[in-house]
Amino acid sequence: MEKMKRTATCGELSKEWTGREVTLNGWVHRIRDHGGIHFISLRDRYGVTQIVIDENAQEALRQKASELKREFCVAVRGVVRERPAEMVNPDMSTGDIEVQTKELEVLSSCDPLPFHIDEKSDAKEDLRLSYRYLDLRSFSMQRKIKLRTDATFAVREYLKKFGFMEIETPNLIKSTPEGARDFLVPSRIHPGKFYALPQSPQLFKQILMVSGFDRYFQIAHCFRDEDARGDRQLEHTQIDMEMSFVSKEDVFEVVEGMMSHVFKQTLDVDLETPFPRITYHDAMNLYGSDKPDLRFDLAMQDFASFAERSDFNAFKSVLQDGGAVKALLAPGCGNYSRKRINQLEEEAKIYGAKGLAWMKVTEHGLDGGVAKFFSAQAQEIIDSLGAEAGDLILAVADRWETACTSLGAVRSRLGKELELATPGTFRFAWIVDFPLFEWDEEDGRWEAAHHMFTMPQEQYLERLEEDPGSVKGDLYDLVCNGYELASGSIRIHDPEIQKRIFNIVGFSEEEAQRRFGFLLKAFRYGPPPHGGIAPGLDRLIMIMAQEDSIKEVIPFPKNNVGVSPMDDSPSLVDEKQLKELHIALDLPEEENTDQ
RNA sequence: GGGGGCGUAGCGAAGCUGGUUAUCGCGCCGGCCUGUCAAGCCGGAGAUCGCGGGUUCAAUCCCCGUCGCUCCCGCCA
Repeated sequence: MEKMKRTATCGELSKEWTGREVTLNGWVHRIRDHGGIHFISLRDRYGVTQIVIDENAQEALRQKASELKREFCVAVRGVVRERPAEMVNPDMSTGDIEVQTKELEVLSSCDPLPFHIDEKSDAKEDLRLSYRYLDLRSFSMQRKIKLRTDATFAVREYLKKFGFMEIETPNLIKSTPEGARDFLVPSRIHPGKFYALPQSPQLFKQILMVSGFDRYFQIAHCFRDEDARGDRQLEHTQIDMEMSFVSKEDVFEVVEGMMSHVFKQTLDVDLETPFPRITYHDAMNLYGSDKPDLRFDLAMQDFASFAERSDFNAFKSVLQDGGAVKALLAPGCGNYSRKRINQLEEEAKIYGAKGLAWMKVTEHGLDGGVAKFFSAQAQEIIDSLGAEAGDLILAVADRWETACTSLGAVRSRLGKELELATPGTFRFAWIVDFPLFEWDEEDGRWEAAHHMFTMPQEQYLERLEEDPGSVKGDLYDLVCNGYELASGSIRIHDPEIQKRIFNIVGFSEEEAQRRFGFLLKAFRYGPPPHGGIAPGLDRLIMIMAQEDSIKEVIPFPKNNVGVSPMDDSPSLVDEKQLKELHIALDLPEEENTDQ
């Protein structure tokens, strides 16, 4: 290798190199064999350079060239020469030169490929994951991984500049079962006991605040044993942050600055700051989501006042039961077929709506669907919604939350169908004033909407116990283009308030001590007021790369059922390993023989 | 736990209301070819139509079951 070590990359050669001898190392991207002359596109992660072996080459070299196959790893020594004007390839950054080969060495050969390594692979995801090393060779994947390292670097650069310390926290920690299901790791030294992998470094970063590291961050791996989604993996990466002596505005400022820096450095995009703030209630009410896609407006409107004056009993009875009626104006969709409207209705039903009412706006008023129930108010409705002939009005009546989310799903779908979002745009917003507690129907109790260490907003402190449902927390999400990008809060540092929260969610003193005792103990030693946030790195990169699955920006992701097709994890382990851990399997019968 | 979609050659797809040698593009193999850059031209190999069962004279197609993947609901403090 010494002799054939590269002196240039496949992306950097240009006319200025003309006449110089270079050695290139890379992979055979394409071969164009004309019999008498061979062209080889040699690829490395910096680019592609055309290698020529022509009639002047020695027979042995020509023979060697004719034996090359795609994706052989090779070294080439040759002279850079300018291409004749008519041979220049303007689509290639190195298109005005080529390398005339003097020596060619095959460093390793390559089996026939399972799929094409092209700009964008056409193989199915599962196959790509099985051969992830090949998939990652494509320029499109290389670009995304590069974006990821660049963005991560920009994060570190920014936070370092503002005095944040990058501190590692352990991956083997105590299981604190609340929230997501923990991944457990058995302890060999302590039979019957388990570590958990962190769902986030939450408790440790708060303890770091007690320790006085008043600005902390970590690019942290987090593990949650829940079902995966396009934007959710068993294992993901957070930009975990925590700060002392701050209010939420301070957190917002840091994150806005950080996002601006990252987008500028990597995409050369200027973000507008400060990001808009939207209350949870408004987000739900207007967009039917706590993570609205704000690249388009298409806001929902309240339809209750029309519903209650109509003859439409389906709507009126919902209102009498304290529900809500929401309407959405779908511009230019008045020509939608019954089938298409049904598809929208199905979308709404997934989120619990019982139906989707519709009527078309015509030059003469409202028509079709439920229009006949609203004929007396037709003009008023048209004016109020700002409707025009050719539009479609859609409405859902249900519990407020169901009405909002189901019609919100219709809104999202219309946004996609009508291509309302301009590609390459990024619309950030802070969602604020989340309720602190949620009522758990199943267990019949209040539970923390975020986590139990979230500070209630000050004005609610007095009636915490009286009306938990009305209490808003010092809680915030950062959303972008319809994704939740970050979630955070100001934490409780007052043991008295903490006790009251535990009390409301039905946590006994003993239970709190057993689970979080170490944190509560630390909080007896002068904890500073503090708060933080944790932007999801995978989702951030996904949005920046304009992908719609985080699997596209994670080097080695799991598939949707938690399997890594490349290394075939999870897998069975040796009896001996289990024995050492004092673990006996108790599998359902059929799965015993499963591999 | 539930719903939608998909499974046909190495890859991506087509295959009508069931009908005889299952089609196309890419790749692969062989040949030709001195300027290509998604090279071209000629020839060739390659398919238990995911798997099991059923209906039928006949199943890639219809039915039942099952496995795998994918998107979503639930779940994800």
